[in-house]
Amino acid sequence: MLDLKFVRSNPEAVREGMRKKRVEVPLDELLELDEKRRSELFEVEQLKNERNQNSKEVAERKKAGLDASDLIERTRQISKEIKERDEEIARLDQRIQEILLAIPNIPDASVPEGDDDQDNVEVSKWGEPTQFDFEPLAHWDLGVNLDILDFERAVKISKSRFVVDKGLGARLERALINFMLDLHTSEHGYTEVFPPVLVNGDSMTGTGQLPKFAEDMFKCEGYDLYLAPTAEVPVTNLHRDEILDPDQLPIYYCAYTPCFRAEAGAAGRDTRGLIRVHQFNKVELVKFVRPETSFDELEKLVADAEKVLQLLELPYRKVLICTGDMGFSNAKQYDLEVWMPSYGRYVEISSCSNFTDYQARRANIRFRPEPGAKPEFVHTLNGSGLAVGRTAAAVIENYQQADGTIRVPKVLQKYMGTDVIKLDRQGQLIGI
RNA sequence: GGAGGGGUGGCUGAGUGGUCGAAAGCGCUCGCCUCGAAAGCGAGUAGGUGGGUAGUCCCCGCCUCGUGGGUUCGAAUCCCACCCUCUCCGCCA
Repeated sequence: MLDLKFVRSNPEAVREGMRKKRVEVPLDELLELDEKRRSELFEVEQLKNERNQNSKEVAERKKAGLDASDLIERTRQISKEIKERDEEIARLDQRIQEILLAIPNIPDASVPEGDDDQDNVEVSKWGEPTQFDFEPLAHWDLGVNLDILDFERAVKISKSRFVVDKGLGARLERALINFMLDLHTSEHGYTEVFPPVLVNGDSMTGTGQLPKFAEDMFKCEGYDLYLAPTAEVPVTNLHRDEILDPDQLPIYYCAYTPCFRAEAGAAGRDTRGLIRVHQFNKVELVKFVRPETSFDELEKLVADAEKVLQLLELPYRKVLICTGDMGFSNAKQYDLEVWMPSYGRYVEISSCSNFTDYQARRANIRFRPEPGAKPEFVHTLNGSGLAVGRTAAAVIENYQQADGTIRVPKVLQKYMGTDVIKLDRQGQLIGI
């Protein structure tokens, strides 16, 4: 969330940020409530001071063997009033928090202003869209033909928007996960973590999913536990309510987890294939850094994610997301989009963001710049490195051959144990 | 799931109704000492928040001893609920 003190002293900057992000927030109400809360607080604190002084005097009188009953009676009344006014302040606090939690992060000045994805800016492009001298198939057809993806049975055991990976399809998924983790841990300096994927409400609030986006995720009935929509949630919350040692910074984590999304508002969109499913795998990159370095760290993080696509030799482009299209908690966001032949366009495969101190304030993650200095909020960043299901789809489609088989990218061959995915004459997968 | 013990500052740990945001030790910071270092000596060292101020220095107040309620003039201390943790028993991949 934003710093209330910042909002108080820079309301116009906040208003401008909200306008750029194309959201409406009750800023005037917030400022009014804040003003009211502070004056109430001042008054009740004076009463508390009086109560505390009186209590001390009671102790002194009793010690001296004097009567204190008049003072006790008076203080009893003060305590009663304190209780009532504390309740009023608690109500104000609650409403202030509610509004504050619903205010998104302010976009960085370097972010282009725009309404939606039409206004995003292509920053760079790697490779060219794959050319075929035959009619290419979509991954949902190729995968079913090769018996490596099974959508029908997934519907039976769960519902629509689920998939079963089978044979070399399952192995491709596992190969991609291992390849990505190996790359980020051994080449890019990330520490691997394997966190819980059931996370509590505090964690969801810490990274900004709650309270505003409750309908986007799955909740466990009867528990304060949610299926994490991304490893960003458990991994960022690793350091919730901590004061980090500055020598630790920057901290780089990468994590493979399954991710779960309700896709409530996406009915009818991307209904086929692996692009939009309720459960998918992802390797996530998360950073905790000193504030002054966070925008440089974002560039490095994006480069780390790009490296995956380059090594897989998949054509992609890098897009700077405009103010109206970026995420709720982000100050700056790049998306990587991979060429997807079935869509005839580039499709998002990674989203990399600098959250500045927005998540750190919500999750109370700080560091002490110098011994004895006041703690400051760190900056947090994260990005997909990459979404595994969509990567598998991109591999299947971009590496398909005229005979319906799929070449295996060079870097995956040692993980796959084969250089091609195909069926033998009996319709069995071969090459394992 | 059952029985019992316990959650105090960066760490260890004392504190069972008032003078306790909290002894002592460790750690850390600064100073003295030293050619330098160690040892020793001295001082300092929780977080949040409101106000004095335009201010991260300073001054005053308020809140916080797992969390939330309650009793009381007054709660780290007493009562209730919940969370976490340790030991034993049961169950279990």
